[in-house]
Amino acid sequence: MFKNVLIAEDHEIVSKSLRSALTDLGITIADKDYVFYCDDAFTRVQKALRDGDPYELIITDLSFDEDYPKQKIAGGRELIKALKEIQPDLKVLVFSIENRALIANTLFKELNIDAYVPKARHDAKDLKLALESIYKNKKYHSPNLRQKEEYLHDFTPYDKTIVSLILDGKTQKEMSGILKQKNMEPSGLSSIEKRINYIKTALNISNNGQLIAYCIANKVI
Amino acid sequence: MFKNVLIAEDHEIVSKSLRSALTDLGITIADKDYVFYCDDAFTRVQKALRDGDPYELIITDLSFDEDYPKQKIAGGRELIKALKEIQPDLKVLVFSIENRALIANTLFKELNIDAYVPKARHDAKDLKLALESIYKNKKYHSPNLRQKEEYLHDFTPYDKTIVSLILDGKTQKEMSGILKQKNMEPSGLSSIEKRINYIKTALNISNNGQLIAYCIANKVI
DNA sequence: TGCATCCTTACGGGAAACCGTAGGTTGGTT
DNA sequence: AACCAACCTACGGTTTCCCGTAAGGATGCA
Repeated sequence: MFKNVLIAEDHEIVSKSLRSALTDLGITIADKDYVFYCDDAFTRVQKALRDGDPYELIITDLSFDEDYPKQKIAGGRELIKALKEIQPDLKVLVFSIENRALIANTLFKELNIDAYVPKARHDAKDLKLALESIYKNKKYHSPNLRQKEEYLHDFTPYDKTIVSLILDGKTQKEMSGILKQKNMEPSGLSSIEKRINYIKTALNISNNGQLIAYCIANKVI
Repeated sequence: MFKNVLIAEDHEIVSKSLRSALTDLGITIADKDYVFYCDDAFTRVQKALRDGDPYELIITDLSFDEDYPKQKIAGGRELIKALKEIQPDLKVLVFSIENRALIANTLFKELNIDAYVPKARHDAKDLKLALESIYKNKKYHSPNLRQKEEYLHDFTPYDKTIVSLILDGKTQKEMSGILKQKNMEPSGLSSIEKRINYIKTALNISNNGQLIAYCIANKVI
């Protein structure tokens, strides 16, 4: 089983419980092996790497509460991205309250994580299975993820930009100018109109309010 | 210190940790004293009451994941309300990921809870303080609540109806008709226009998308 | 009763969004 | 070179939204 594991989790209660769960599995978690801030996690990994005793696995949450002094790395996503740059072979297990399959899949795809376990009713058992899987170099998708939701529309980066601009309170005409500035194509007012209309049709909704609600609910932005 | 405490928390990891934290404080948590479903919590309290050995305190989460078979009591709010009806003197400590002061205050006001502790960096210590406070019959507001946010605008039931209608994709003209049907005043198209505009000005935003985003972020609807 | 104030509503002009059409560009095929 | 398909964009008409003005109604007070 793993020897060097780091836990990045800002909720004390959860962190504590994770430690005892890992101890039960025969993994020793020293005081230096759990942190409450992303920045600390990064530092620890960096140091372990330099000391020639790198971590094999990090277990991390996705959302971290803000705190002062302001942290450089704000959340789990950014942390994983940063870690993969300095230690590409570091395994990553994400342990988060978020239980939408889509979110998890994105992480597997974009950040190449190794396991995703949602905090849920039987997460202790789930966690155990995940650890065993990734120890054998196998990815682990928790069965507790809410699979059903299917995307009616795949938001492209272009779409996301448009939605963000709506959120900024821009008019379509203003968007056209902004997209031209950014050299994003297409930037014609007409194209923007049509794209928004296309998305709404795909999602079967009729106004911007619903569009925003949908995007927020599905963490599109 | 408390003798009879019930824990309602659907995340196994958190539940486990809560138990050990309470044990550390000298509170015994038997297997019958923690549950993963609201319905079970209600049953336990009911039974304990009937057996003449009622609980003194319940520690409960707010949001519970859905599960099958479908539960009658869906969340912490409903649970607390139901419990207060059968045992008004039962003390309630809410332990939730939600850290907005406004949400907590509403619970103190409307459901007369005794303590609110957000899951956060130092929640173990926070929990301890809370338990000590309510044991002395004192309400406990966690200092970790995000206090700053002040409402720029208080959404009246009328406002909420309008926002809901926007979310339903209705036009303002349709809203006028619907409000007339519901006998809600004012129902004139002009009044609706002005109200929406007033809210937007108050929130310093310029389109419906932002309005919806604000309402979702602040759980107005 | 008369007057002031507040609220609701109707109306109208202008801006933005919606929607179809048609012209233009690009890139690939024959 | 001719053709075609896919895409972007400009344009115009309609609807919806935005916003100011003003008329009508209710209330309170002198």
